[in-house]
Amino acid sequence: MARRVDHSHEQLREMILEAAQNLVEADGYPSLSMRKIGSSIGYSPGTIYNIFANLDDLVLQLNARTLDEMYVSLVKTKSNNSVEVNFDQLLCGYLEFVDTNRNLWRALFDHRPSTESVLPDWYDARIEKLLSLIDDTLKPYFNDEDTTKLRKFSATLWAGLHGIISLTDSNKLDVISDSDPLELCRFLVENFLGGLNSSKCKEG
Amino acid sequence: MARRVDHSHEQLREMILEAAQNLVEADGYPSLSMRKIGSSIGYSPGTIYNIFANLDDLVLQLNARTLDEMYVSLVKTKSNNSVEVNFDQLLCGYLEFVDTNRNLWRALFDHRPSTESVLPDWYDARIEKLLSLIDDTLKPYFNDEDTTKLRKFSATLWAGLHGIISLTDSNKLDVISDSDPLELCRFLVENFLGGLNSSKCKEG
DNA sequence: CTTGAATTTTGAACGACGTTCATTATTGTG
DNA sequence: CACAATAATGAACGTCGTTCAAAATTCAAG
Repeated sequence: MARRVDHSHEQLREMILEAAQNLVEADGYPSLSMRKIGSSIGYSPGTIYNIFANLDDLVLQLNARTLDEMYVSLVKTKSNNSVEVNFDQLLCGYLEFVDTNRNLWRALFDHRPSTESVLPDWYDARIEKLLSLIDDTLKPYFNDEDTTKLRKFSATLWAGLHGIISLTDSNKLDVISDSDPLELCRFLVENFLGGLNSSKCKEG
Repeated sequence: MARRVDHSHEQLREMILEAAQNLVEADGYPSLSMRKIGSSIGYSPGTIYNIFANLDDLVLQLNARTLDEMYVSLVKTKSNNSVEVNFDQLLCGYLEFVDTNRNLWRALFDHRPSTESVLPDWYDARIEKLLSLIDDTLKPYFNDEDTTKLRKFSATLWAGLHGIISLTDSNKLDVISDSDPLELCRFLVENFLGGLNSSKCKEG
C-alpha cells in the first residue's frame, strides 16, 4: 500500500487543510478529528502525521489560513473617508466575516495549543498583519513617531471589540436587553475614540 | 454494590463538584473527565450520572460555583472612593482572581455547552449579579433613571476588559511590545470613561 | 532488467474518553 | 422475612489521538 505519486507532499497538505476547513465549517471545531479528515480525503489517519505533528499543529495551521482569509476579506473595506467611517467599515467587515465563517472564527479562539508556550512566529505574523490594518485606519489620530502609542491603542481597541463579540457569541451578554454585537461594538468605539478627544479637549 | 447511606444526594453533589474543581485547578479543564472525578471520590463514573445529566451539565455547575466565588472575592473590593478608584480596585480584584484561579477562570470561557441554546436562568443570574457590581461602581456617572444606559455601559466596558484579559492569556497580544494585561485594561478604562467626559465636554 | 534501499501508506494496537444500561447490592417498607 | 425501591456498579459501545511494525510502492544503481 502506497501511492507515492498520487499526491505530492504539498498537494496532500492542501487537501488535508481543505478537508479540515470543510469539516469545521460544517460541524464545528469540537467535532473535528484526524479520522474524519483522513476518511474525507481517502487516506488513513496515519498519513496525516507525515505532514502535521499532531492535531494541535494541524488546527493551528488551519487557523493561520483563516487569518489569511480574514485579511483578504478586510483589506477590501479600505477607503478614504474619515477615520470614524473607515474604522466602522473595518468593524462591519469583521462582523460579517464572523457571521459567514462562524465555526472557523470560533476555532481561532476555542483552540488552545496543549503546549502552553508562545505561538510560533508565522502565526504571530498573521496577527501582526491584521493589527496593521487597524493601525492604518487609526494612524491619522497620532503623530508619525508615536507608533508604539498607536499600536497600543489599536490592540486595546481590537481586544475590547473581540471581548464583546466573543461574549455575545457565547450568549454571555444576554443579561443586557439589547445585546446586538454591532451596536455594542460601536458603543465601545465611540467612547474609546471619544477618550482621545477628551484628552485633547482638556489640553485645548 | 450500593452504599445508599454513605453520602446523601446533596453530599455527593458537593463531593463531585469539589473533586472536579480540584482536578481543573490542578490540570486544567481540557483534561477533566468523568472517570477521573469518579475515581477521585471513590465512586464509579456511572454514579455521577445520577446527579448530573452529563459532563456539560457538570462543568456548567462548576462554572456557576466559580462565578459565586468570584463574586465573594470582588465584593470585598468595595470602598467609598472616587468612581475611578473604585473601578480600578474592582479591576485589580478581578485580575487577581484570574491569576490565582487561572484554570477555573479559563473553564468559564473554554467550556462551550454542546447544545447551542441559551444558558439556564440560574447561570445568567450569576452573570447578572457580577454585572451589578460594576453597575454600582459606575452608577454616579448616570442619572438614576438611566438604568439601561448604565447597564449597557457596564456590560460594554466589562466585555472589553474580558477581551484584553483573554487575549493576553492566550498569548495573542504578544505582537505589542508591552502586553501587560493590567496596563492595557487601565488604558481601555481611561479612554472609555474619557469618552463619557468627552460628550459632557462637547455639551458644556 | 533486476535487485535492494528509500520512501510512503496502511491499519491494527494502545490507552483514553463520554455515555448507557442490565445487573447487583443495599435499603426502607409492609 | 419478603418485596419493592433505590443506589451503585462495571462491562460494553463507539469514539478519539497517536504510534509503529509491516506492507506496498518507487527510485537508483548495477
